[in-house]
Amino acid sequence: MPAKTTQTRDEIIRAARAEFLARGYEGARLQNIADRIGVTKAMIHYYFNTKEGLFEHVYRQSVDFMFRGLSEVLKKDIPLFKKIETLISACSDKVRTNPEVLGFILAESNRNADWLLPIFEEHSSLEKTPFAEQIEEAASDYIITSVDSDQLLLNIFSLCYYPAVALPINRSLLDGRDGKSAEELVTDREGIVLDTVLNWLTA
Amino acid sequence: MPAKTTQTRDEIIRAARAEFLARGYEGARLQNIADRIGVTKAMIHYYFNTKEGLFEHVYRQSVDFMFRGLSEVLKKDIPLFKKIETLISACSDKVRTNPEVLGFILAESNRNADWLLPIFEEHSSLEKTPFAEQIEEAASDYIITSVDSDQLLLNIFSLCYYPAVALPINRSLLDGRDGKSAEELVTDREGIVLDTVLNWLTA
DNA sequence: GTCTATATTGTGATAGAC
DNA sequence: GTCTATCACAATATAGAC
Repeated sequence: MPAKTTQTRDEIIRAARAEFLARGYEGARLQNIADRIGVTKAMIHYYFNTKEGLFEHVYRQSVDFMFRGLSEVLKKDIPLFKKIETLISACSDKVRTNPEVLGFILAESNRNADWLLPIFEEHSSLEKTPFAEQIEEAASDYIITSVDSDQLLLNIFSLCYYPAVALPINRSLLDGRDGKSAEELVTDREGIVLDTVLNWLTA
Repeated sequence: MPAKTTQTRDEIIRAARAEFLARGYEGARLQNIADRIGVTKAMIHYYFNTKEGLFEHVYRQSVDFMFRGLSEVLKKDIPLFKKIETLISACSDKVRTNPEVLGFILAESNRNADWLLPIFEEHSSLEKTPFAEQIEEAASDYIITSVDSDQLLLNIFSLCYYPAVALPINRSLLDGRDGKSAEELVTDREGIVLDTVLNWLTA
């Protein structure tokens, strides 16, 4: 495609992402998206026929971004503790660089729109088996205590992701005038998460 | 108020909660709420003047439910480990009995509706100081390692709350045909959360 | 490819009978 | 207190000129 052709389309996508992430599918307005980049609504229908079509594009990008690379980490041929560290680092990076994406995905997943589930599944497969085997092996070698690998993953995701997802409510809940802000709490968490997870495994 | 008077009103609230929790403020339809209990939209406007008014009622209830009692636990005069156990138990109970409420609150908080923040703050204050002092004391007595009490709270909330909030996406991510379902993973987590947190403190 | 103008449908809200 | 009928408007979508 020629450069000029894709420019407006790309701008629409960028603007749509901002609007959808901020207000969700139902709350987003095509007029707002058009206004953000100074074109008319008609342009949106020209490039993407429907609101749903435009949303689907943004949603795909978001799910893809959120889970891209995680399976590769789980499959990697490296020592267990190193793998866990890499995984935590990858997850932390995602929410640090784009804190709003996961909240967007979760909000849209809670709303039961049947057409979203297939799209999600298409972009989000996690190949857990190699990791599960590695966990079992380490447990039988008494390197770690015996744990359910799904629960371990859930612990990691929880510790990495929740602070970002809950940022707006944590601003009210955890902000004291003396302590750090909710934002600051999130920034320096990677080490804490690693500590928490590893101490659990080696108890 | 006479019993008969409040009945329809209560039914509306119940139906509205179901609709709002499932679809969010923007996605909810007054028509659907009315249909759920076999009355007309006019009744909703009779009891609550606007959609916003009805929503506010449901939102208040939800925030109140989610944070009710937590400050009391943090202030309680009991040993630190017992207090942590009680807190985890309280948080776990909330998401076990009403798994959709927190996701609802988070989704609505991400959408930046300015009129929601004051309502949230009105119902959600956490009195952290007594807990923070208890943490510091235990650390200076070498009972636990020195940790930021906000980060400890964040760890607890993360481990208790994230699995519930992410339930819809975990159904796709963590369900293998061999292992437990995402729902089952959540059910038996209370012990794991306690273990994880305590091991971190006593590393 | 971009615009203006208009069609079409949804939905929140009101008026008024019973 | 509950209903029917209707308003008013907002938002998606389309038609057609340039």
